[in-house]
Amino acid sequence: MTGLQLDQFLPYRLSIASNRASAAVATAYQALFGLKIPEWRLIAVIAEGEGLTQQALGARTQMDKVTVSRAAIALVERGLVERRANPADQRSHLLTLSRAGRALYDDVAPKALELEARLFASFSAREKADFLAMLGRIEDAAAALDAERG
Amino acid sequence: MTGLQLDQFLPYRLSIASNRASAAVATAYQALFGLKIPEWRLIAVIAEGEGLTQQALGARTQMDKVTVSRAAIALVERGLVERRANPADQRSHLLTLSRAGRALYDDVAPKALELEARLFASFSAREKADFLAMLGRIEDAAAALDAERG
DNA sequence: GCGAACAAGTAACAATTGATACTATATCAG
DNA sequence: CTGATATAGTATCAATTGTTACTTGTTCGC
Repeated sequence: MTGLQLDQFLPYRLSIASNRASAAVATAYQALFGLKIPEWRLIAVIAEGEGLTQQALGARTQMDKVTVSRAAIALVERGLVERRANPADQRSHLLTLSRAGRALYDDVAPKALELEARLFASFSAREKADFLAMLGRIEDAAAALDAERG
Repeated sequence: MTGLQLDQFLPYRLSIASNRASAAVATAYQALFGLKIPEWRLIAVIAEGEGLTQQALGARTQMDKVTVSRAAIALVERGLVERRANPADQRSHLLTLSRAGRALYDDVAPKALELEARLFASFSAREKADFLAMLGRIEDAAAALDAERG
């Protein structure tokens, strides 16, 4: 008896909860709008600040540049996002929402908030804020572990 | 302005935190013991209750039976886990830790707890308990959403 | 200006994970 | 019993995501 019970083990439980929540969210976006999570994230960030490069989007969404690239290509192909030349740098482009993309965003955003509300229905505002703060602390600690490499 | 800020959006933040924590944990197990997460989970559960079927292990670890199968095969090949016939059912086998598997577990468990301690170093015991409980509520809510299918 | 080092983005590849199909054994109705 | 249905486990296949390599354009020392 070592005191290690898997379902008391926080990294394990964090993973389970996150996987289930992600699956629920991903299924909903896919069914309602045909969007994958990376695509939805790009739309959300572009909607907040138009004219970003993929590089900036990657930093903002914490996604790999490859993932951003794939999502951007899919969104451009669907006509939801447009690319303009970046006058400051010919290697990159500035991404903006098309009219259709903006319309989709206006549909998606409320649904996203509703989904969040249902996942966290039992949480008070205070608990939600605490939970967010705790997640931030975990992110920081994990980054510190990464940084030290062992 | 819709009130949807990505980094205030709980499912997103949950996913980021979980991914980072999982990456840190997975890297450590791989480097220290050559174990992947599913393999480590099986060892942990078998150590607590010897003589389980893969079916039982799947239920206990929340992993797909395919994932369990792969992990079990890898562990048997490495000589960490042994299969005995199940007298009650010829289709399944009972998995137990070999001497080497037990020895490895005795090494891994303290490291796992240490890793958890570092990820949650800034958490009080009270906060950890609250956090665990919140994760449980999220799991339940996600399962409920799944169940209703929309 | 010119060549070396560097950054944006994409493509080609590899690793992980889940979904489906299959095999062997069990169970159960009649 | 015997055939229909279900379950344990594995193999095969598809989808997702990260890694590495490459192309094009930029920057900077000289």
